[in-house]
Amino acid sequence: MIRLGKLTDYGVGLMTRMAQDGAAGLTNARDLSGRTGMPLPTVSKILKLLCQAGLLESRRGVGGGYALARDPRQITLGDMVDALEGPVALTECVGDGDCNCAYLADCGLQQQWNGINRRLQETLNSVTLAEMAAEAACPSPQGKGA
Amino acid sequence: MIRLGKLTDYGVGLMTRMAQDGAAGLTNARDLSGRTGMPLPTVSKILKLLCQAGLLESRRGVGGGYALARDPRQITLGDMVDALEGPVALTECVGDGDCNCAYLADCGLQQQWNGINRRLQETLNSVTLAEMAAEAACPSPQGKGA
DNA sequence: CCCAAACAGAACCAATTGTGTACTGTTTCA
DNA sequence: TGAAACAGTACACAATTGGTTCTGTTTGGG
Repeated sequence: MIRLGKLTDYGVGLMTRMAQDGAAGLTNARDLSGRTGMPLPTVSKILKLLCQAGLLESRRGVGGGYALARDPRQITLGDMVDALEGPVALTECVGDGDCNCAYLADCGLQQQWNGINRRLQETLNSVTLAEMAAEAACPSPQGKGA
Repeated sequence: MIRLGKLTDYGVGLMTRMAQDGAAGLTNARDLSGRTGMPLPTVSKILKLLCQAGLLESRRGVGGGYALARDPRQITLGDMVDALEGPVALTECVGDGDCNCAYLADCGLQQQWNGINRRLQETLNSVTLAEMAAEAACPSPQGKGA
């Protein structure tokens, strides 16, 4: 099915929301939880991961919260997926120098998988958070349906 | 992590092997199991799925087996992934006209997800089984390592 | 000085999914 | 008629993921 995890989906939604609010705004997890309907612990978990990846900056203590660490134009979908799912790796072959497939030892497909994997990464990196947020703000000039 | 299922990985390996054997060859599951080391039931399962998707043709009874249904140049990686994993759908938003996200109702990201999803599909469809098999045959002119 | 707000981190449980196996048909040929 | 081989279903086990809870740690205010 090649599906992203739900946390990733949610995370992108949260980031988009933050980008729309304005990059400078400091938002806390509870506020985002209230606005989106997601459970607070889940929001916390996601924001924490994004922060560890350097996409968000946090401020602790009373009045603290999270803010985008960079301009939305400098944050790509690939960055977010990477932060929430780990590095893209379509198969076990990808990445290392060795093909550790359980069967079909030395399957010979490593090069191809690596190439496909890289193209996938490029696709994800070519979309910025700013673009996501901008288009999301005006979904469709002719209505959201067809 | 964005990883393909193992069955998909195996399936592509099996198809590649069959393509290298020559498109006309009729191979049975037991033979492929023996040559690759995969358990027979697993091989059977994979071949069946590929057959149902129309990528392989089967012949039952004594002397039966599987053969590629089309020329390897007419079979894409996208076809195989589709057969073994179902349609590519990065998020729940993808595909339908409605955004059924649990939270962030009407997240507004549907268009973007659909676009990214399509580009991913195009990437997978741009690689043919013939290419996979050809390059796999001569892994690397300068040795497989670095 | 103490308390509350808010992030940080770890551990944990439940549920879903994926993997692999087994069993029972059904078709074909000798 | 029997054996070879695919077809279909069902199932058990394992791994991953999703989501929660609890316990720190930092910060600001009364």
